[in-house]
Amino acid sequence: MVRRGPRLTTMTTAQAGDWLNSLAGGRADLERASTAERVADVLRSRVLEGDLLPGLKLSEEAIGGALGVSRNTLREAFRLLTHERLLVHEYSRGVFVRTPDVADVSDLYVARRVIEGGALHRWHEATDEARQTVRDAVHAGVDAAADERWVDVGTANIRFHQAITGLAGSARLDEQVERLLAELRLAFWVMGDPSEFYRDYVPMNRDLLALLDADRLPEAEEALVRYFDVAENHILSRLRGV
Amino acid sequence: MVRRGPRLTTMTTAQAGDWLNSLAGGRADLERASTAERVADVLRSRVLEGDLLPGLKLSEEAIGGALGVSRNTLREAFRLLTHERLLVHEYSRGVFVRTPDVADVSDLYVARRVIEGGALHRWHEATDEARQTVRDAVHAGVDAAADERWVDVGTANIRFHQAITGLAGSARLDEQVERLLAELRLAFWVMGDPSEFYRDYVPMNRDLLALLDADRLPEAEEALVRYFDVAENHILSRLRGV
DNA sequence: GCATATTTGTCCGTATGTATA
DNA sequence: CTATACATACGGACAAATATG
Repeated sequence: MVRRGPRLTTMTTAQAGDWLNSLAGGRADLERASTAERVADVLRSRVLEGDLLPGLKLSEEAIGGALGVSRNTLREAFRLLTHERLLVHEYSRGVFVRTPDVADVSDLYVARRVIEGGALHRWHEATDEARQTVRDAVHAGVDAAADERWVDVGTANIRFHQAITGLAGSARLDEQVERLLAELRLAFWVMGDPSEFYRDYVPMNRDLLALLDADRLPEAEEALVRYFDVAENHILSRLRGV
Repeated sequence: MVRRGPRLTTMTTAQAGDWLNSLAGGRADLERASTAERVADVLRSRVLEGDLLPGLKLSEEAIGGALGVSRNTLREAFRLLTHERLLVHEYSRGVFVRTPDVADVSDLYVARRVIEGGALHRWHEATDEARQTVRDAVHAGVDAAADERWVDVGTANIRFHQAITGLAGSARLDEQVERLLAELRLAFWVMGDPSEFYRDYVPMNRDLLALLDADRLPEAEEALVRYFDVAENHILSRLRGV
């Protein structure tokens, strides 16, 4: 229950622990995550933020040395992220940041259509809280777009789709969509700067919400289908074009 | 590319390798899976077949010794299965076969309603092949029920729901549903012998297929919803009752 | 409540196999 | 083809946490 003070086992171990604890943010004391999971958290952020671009090879020795953890621990972290499809593991060649291709993006959008569509279908069965979360995300996007804060627009768009998934009220579904969206962020880094990418979707989200609040669920579902068609084509054309 | 003859490194290593290769079936030469993945395959089967029941603690030393792999490799396998929610990892206490509770089962059924419902909704967009797979699964269940082969009835029911998911044509969705169904099998072992559990669902699946082939998709979707309600209550009552 | 035994968490060294320059 | 670099996997070590008597 502790893991509080510095563990004075050996120099290297103690230093590595401190360094990792600082990276884990302020929640170090509350975290019971293993070293491997904290390493995975660090690497996941680096990949999703675009610091580690698709195709990059992650050398066990280099990364392990930089993070001050042993290769065994690092391999556990690699395995976690490979399972999340953020890294690929080539036998005897090492691990690389995944490079999603056209087929991956199409598959991701099929999965999103099914899950988010199925979740939206439960709009009337959802809790008031879950419905309000959808509204909040849409409004956050509209406000951010008005101020041309494009990063926030992107964040709000992701929150919007997570909120739609949240209508179903299943933790597993939420997690699965989070994975799908994380994988999609990889595809964004393949095609370059995604800063203004989400701009066109703000009015679509707003219109979709208006349909929901007007109690026109079937039309809202059609609007969601249209959104996916537009977004998928948008990404695919840029993936193929560049 | 080889991994053919016995590796004469040390006695224990060579024996362990052979033992695991034999367990991998005849595909040993074609398989590029790591040792950890093969160990995970073995343990996954044991858990899903009910040889390792929920709540059981998996000792690193005991399992590692029995399978002839090192603790490090075994821990990688544990990590994989924990990610699949088949095992739980309690810090400094070890890994255990997961014991799904009532909340887990409810969550699983919400997720299944969304995903399978969303996939069924795409019946008309699916390929002929995917639709035929659904029909085949239903017929296999009907035949098995006629012969009172209850294990086969259960297998066919699972195949039926995987086939419905397959209508969407997304590999990611297929994998996610496979995970959900595997987790559900854990719940079955909590409540005891699942041999005749699926019997009542055979006519429901048959009726659902009849609606699909009669081009009455909305009614088929309602039938699927009813199936989930019945099945969830069936499991939950037995989970609570025992 | 305490002392001890067991088990886990983490790291390191090393032998072997594989891919690539 | 050889040499080099690196991944795979094992075994051992020790601290920390937990379980046991």
